[in-house]
Amino acid sequence: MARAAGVSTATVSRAMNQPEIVSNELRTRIFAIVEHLGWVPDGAARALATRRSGAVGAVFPTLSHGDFARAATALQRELLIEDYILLLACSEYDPDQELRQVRKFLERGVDGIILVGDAHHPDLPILLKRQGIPSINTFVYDPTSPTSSIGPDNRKALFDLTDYLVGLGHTRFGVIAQSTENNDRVAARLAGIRDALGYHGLAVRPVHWGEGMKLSSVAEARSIFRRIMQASPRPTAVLCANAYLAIGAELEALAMKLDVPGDVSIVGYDDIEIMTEVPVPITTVRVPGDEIGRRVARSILSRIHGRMDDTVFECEAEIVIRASCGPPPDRLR
Amino acid sequence: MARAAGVSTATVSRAMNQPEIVSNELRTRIFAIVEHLGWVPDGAARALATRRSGAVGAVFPTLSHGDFARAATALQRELLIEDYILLLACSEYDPDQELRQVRKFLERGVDGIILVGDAHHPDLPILLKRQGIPSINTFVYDPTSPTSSIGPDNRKALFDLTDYLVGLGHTRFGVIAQSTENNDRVAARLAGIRDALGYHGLAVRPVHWGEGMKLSSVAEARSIFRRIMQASPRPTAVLCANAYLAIGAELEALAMKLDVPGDVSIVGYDDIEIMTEVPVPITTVRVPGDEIGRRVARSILSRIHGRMDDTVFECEAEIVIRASCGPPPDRLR
DNA sequence: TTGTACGCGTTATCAG
DNA sequence: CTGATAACGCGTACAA
Repeated sequence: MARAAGVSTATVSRAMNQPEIVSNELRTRIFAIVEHLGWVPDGAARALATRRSGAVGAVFPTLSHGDFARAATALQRELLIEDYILLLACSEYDPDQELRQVRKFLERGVDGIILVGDAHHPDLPILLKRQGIPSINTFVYDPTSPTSSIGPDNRKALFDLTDYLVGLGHTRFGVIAQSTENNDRVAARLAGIRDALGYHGLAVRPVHWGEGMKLSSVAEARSIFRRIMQASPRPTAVLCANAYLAIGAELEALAMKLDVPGDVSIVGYDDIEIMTEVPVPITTVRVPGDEIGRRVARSILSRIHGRMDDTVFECEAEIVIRASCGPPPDRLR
Repeated sequence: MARAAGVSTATVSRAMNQPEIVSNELRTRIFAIVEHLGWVPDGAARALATRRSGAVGAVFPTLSHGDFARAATALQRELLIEDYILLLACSEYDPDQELRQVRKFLERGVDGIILVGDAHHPDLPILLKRQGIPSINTFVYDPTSPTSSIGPDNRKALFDLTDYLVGLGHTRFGVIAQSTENNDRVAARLAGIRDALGYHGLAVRPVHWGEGMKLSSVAEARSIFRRIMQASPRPTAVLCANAYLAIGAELEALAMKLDVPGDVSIVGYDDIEIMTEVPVPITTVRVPGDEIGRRVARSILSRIHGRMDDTVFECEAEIVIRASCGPPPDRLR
């Protein structure tokens, strides 16, 4: 207790929070003593008195995913500037677990909640509403949702990407995607593909459609790619719902002695370093994870501070054209 | 206030924490009311009264790294079982930032601290000692350190791996490593290489040594690999201090039309999925990130609960032999 | 400018 | 088994 050392009690509080309103002499003395016995204010007591914890909670489906990791890092860094701390948890793509984690966060008295995606456990919005805690859905963009969201428009991104491939002359498309169960982002991407093809009177044949994996795995992508390419006729372009699936598709294509993009064009989603380092750099959609993290931090903070910041921000999802795409082989025959 | 609703105050506390010691009637009534107005206990108040926050803090150098992400996930999951929560922060390989983050955690009243590595800011151990907070160094194994540590023996792992290559007949070695600045794990790996070679009267020539990058980047590894292989004579085996560096080395080797392992053997550290999916699967050291996370959780919890668990656990760092290694070409000439 | 005294929501300690 | 009541450590009007 720094109080015992000095000769005050509330003054210490003032010295720590508003040093300027304390006399020079006392301030220096207090600081000296604080330094001397390594005193740190008790956050719990402060939270109790202030009614604010200075923490925001984020529940991500996973951390083993470059974009989420980057977003978490940026988020944490940005929160730290305003002396807020990040509580991080993983739902492992399970809505029940997500709900439990959020509940834990609320017990911990977080001042705000960050979620990924638009689809949550039905009780979750109710819970948040009742507690009056601000929340933001990230990695999605949905102006129609009552919750504020910050992220790319997944549907539009793949709509545009698909449209680009159609423009190159492709008519037969393959799709490799992880399971859309509890993953509205991937579902939106697939919808984008369907919509873009439908617009041109095209559709993905069932035999060219590979879906159902829970996680994104290079190995699974390889086997699915191989299966899809055994169909006859085979697709001339394969759309992959994330980066590792695209890597797997290309590696398998090369192993099958197929030329990329001569025999088959390949595109992915998410821009991680290896996308440019594989033998044929892969066309993909770049999602600015850092930017999402930063914007989310600012938005949640301003809402915590009472400013009605109903941000629904659409992050640029830039299509990065690389060597893995070209006109279909049919055109050359 | 559930109190106003029912007719008690401390009984609510008991009903929540030890339901069995409360009469059936009251218990059900209390639960009903709690459910009805969606009441959640205030963590700050509880922490203040209990003198325990129910949180442990972890400061990792980065999250964009498979092993750390996995360890964090396992750690968090395991802590949750005992109703503890994980506070996660990134130091970005900066000791000052690490110290600041730890300080923040202590203000937040964490019950334990998890760090990565053995080398920290000089003030850090003092701070922890003074606060009497249990801490664990992870991803390292050092029985001589006063702090308990859980992880692989980085030095031994690369000693053994190097020894294996020597056993295959190699005598000229290349090394590709990120900067060892503030990264004692990598430093230990390099020491392992030096020691193993020295044991056989060998050493890495300066021109075969590529070091200095801050982060592990596939692209940088490629350029360093290319430079190293331009030396004459060139190495017949290249040791990479992490997975992405090894990936880069192999991709560049293949781009240079070198045969792996015919012309050059390549080994890495860390076993991520792509290590088996590149054209030539890469020999590496498998670090069980999940296991580290789990063990760390258990150890820190038992120390928080007062059990003197001075764990210094050495995790198995298994050498996974794959196709990227073989005898040196000299042997065949 | 500084000190006093109360409240924040729980848990722990005693009586009853 | 249950109800008062005193901490827990800090912020904060209010008084000095």
